Amino acid sequence: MSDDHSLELLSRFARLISADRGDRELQPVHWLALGFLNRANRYSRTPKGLTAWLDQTKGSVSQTIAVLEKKGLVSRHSDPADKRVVRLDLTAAGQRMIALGMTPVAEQMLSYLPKNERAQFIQMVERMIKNQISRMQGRQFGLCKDCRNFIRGDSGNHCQLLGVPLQGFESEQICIEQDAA
Amino acid sequence: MSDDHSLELLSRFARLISADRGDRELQPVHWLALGFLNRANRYSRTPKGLTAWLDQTKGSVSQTIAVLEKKGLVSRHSDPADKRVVRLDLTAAGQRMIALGMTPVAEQMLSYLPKNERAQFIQMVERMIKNQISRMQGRQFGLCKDCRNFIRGDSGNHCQLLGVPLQGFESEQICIEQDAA
DNA sequence: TTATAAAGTATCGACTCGAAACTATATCAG
DNA sequence: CTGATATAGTTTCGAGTCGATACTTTATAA
Repeated sequence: MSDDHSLELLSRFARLISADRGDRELQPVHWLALGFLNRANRYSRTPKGLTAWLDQTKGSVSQTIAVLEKKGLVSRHSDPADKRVVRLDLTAAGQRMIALGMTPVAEQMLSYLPKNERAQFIQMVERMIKNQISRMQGRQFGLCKDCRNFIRGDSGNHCQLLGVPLQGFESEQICIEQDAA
Repeated sequence: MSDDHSLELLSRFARLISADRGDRELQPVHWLALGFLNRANRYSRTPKGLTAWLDQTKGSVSQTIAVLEKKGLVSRHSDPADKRVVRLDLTAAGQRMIALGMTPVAEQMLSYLPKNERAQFIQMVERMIKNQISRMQGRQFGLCKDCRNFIRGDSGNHCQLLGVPLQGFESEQICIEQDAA
């Protein structure tokens, strides 16, 4: 038991951010989901990917997606290659929603730090998340380009794991298969 | 709109911590409430204090307290001086619960940082929280001893705002009236 | 070909939370 | 001193999240 009040501060901090409902048209978890769908690559934009990212059961994720679909922010398409999997995409409305600014509190929080500290802060956050995920034996996540399976080529990059070519912007996206180099 | 994925990381970090149910006998908000009651001074341990700390409506707080009372973790006493206010205290069972370790994930998260970084991290968190609270026009909170109304005396300290003497340990407690020096 | 695994969906109950209405006590203005 | 207003808290209600469980469909392995 630590005797200082670090834990209280951290818990309160987390609550302030994660209870944020933005414009309250959307629930916190929906903003998280939209954020993920906005930054994840096509292989990760599935209910399974969201399940890992949100740390919810697949049943809950299914409901989350249903809400977003009903609101017209996300579209679902069955994958022709594997008919079990559902591919998710932000609709134009979903993209507009994201662009409006998704998580006011999180954004404001960071804005209170001077720029150099902000980078340092996020770096620490990232380290903690990764440690925690590996402790929970979950998926690591990471940017495509930082993956062991990312092969940079003269005529374009490709993913060795999935054996597919990658477009330029894709190397900056989040991948749930990522295996840190 | 920031183009990096700081916001996703921060949101996810916050969610990991604040969705933590510990041993799942208690809800996240209950751990937060217990933590507050464990560290706040007697004048702050009221439904009102909790309302500010948890950033909930008073109605919700009332329910939160009811749950904790039913579980025998918190006791309620009407204040004789002002019969509108209810004083809250952790019961022995509540203290035991806290001592068992309240927020595994938050604790683990911090443990992934080397000691010196940890202090720095918490300092940044504190700065962000305070800025955010003042933006939301909420109460600032802070340690009793860091308050403008804290008067250190030879025969003991006292609070100028409330006009009461303070015991030694009280100067280290959280106060919702705190006015940073 | 059959068994098992994987990806999702549907349903149910427990729980949180905010809004609104309400009670009781305190304070303030004249 | 009295009526108006403010403050602290409770109650009730409805909307919504979420996990557990059972289920369906499609892939893969034996």
